[in-house]
Amino acid sequence: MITRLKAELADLLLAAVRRAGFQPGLASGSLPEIVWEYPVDPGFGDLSTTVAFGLAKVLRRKPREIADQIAAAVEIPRDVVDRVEVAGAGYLNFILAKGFWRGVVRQVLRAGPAWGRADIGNGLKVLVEFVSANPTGPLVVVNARAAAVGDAIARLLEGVGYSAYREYYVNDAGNQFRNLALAMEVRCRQLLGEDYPMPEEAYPGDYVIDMAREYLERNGREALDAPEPERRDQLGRFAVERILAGQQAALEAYGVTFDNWFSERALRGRGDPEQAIEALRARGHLYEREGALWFRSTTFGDDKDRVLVKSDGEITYFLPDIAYHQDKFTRGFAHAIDLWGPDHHGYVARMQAAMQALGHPQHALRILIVQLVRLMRGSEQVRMSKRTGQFVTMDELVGEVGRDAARFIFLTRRCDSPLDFDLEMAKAASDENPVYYVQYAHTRLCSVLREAAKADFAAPSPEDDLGPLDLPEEVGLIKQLALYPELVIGAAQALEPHRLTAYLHDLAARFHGYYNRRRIISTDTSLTGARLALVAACRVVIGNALNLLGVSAPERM
RNA sequence: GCGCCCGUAGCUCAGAUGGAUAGAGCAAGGGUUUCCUAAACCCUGUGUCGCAGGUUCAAGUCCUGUCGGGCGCACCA
Repeated sequence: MITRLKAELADLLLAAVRRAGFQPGLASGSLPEIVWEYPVDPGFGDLSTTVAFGLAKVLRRKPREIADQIAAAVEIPRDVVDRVEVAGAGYLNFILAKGFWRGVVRQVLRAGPAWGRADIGNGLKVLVEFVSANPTGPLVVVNARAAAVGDAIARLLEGVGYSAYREYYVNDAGNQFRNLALAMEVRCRQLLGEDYPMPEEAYPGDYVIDMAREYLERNGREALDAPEPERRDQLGRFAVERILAGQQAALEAYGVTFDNWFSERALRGRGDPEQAIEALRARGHLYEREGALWFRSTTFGDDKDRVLVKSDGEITYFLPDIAYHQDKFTRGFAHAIDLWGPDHHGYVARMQAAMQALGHPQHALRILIVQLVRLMRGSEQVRMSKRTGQFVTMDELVGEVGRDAARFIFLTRRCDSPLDFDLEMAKAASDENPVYYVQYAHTRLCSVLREAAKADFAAPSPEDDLGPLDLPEEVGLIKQLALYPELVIGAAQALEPHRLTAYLHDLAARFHGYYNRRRIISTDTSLTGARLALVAACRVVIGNALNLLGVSAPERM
């Protein structure tokens, strides 16, 4: 509703500009664009614009004078705008009527869970691919971060009207797979007492031993006597299946469910990589050199051209990846969003080049880099090393700090910024913990409403008389609630869920302060009724926002 | 060497479209509970926004250069 108000006021301002006779002085008689901002200082009003500065430049007059003239000429809707002031060097500050803010409370109560929802997505299908860890071991801490971010982005997109689809790409083919299968075979043979050294490229983790044992128990040793390609294949598939089941269980315990686990093996089996080659060839983006087949990615801004088929006839990893991304679009997704680890940073340009080469718009594929997580215990870093097999798994992390804390903390930073995750803080049931700070605000809001019901106050409703809401801090709270829908849209467009955690913290802080200073339930029934409506509205927004992050909003703690 | 990202308070980081005095959390110290959950609140400080130029009425934000840190630069995955 504030968006509509801004548009309305912009029209009135432009009319004023015209009436004040500025238009003839403007190039081609065009009117300026009205840009609104929300002043931090309440003394500068509720909405502010700097049009006068822009006009000053073209008209070669002082911005202050221009602002004065516009202010004098503008016809303001009295029911919504209390007054317009010119301040500073030429700001036009609008002070909105209290009634406008009270109307926001009504709107929030009326909308409930729908407050902050939008339909800018028009139902377009968006595929969000995230986590996609190699099926060679359990998920680790950084995967938990990717899972939190990816799921929150999907939720955000759903919140603004896209149809989001969560997908996990399973690298069950290629070298990673071969190395896993190799490790399985070696472990099986070792378990059977054969003297078999562990090759360099095989996976050393202990969990492979467990899987090998299980495999032998089920299938017996004969399975190892099968001829080479089948033997490894069978071992590898067994291991992948087991590992994926474990990853899936970890993700579900974390509250993340994928719509699809996309198999690279299946993709290769269908011949998609070959089709990708044909598609690129048909568009003239391939050439042969020194026995290899190259993709001219430099056409689309990549540093150098890339090999798709090596001179020995083997395909590179890049090719099935192109085929996979192409498949996303042929499946009807309008947009694809990838979350990659920092080690894949260098692939961004070439993948985007490939999609452009296949005729997709430049922004059809968006790739985000999820930076690493440094686990801390207080001020000490928890050392991890893949080589020695010492790493903290996602299960361990979630088991130790809980899923709400983990998810929320992962969402407090932009995803391309490295994150220090302090286990002590994440576990603390105290004021150091940002998660509980916000959740506790929600709990408090619920608690107040419960108490009010006990004291026989009617449940808050949009029809309540909100006149008594007059305090600056009450208006401040309402303003925050009013901004929420715009915030959600901005966060969704920028794919930045961390804006929501920051917002939540701010809203929670305002409420905690209000709660401590003011009595909500009192003997003044009309005041109580109005404040309860505000409380109910705050609860709606905090609940909605937490929901968008995939963090629970407890009624009791 | 080339490309990308980052450099904001003691630490970890926010700062939407350039706008009015740059914000949180943590850490440190002090205070608040006859009353709706103290997992809360209130008070007390710090900043040449890496540096230097430039664009602009206005730059933490945009441009160029520079220094420092991270990452990427395979006919690997």
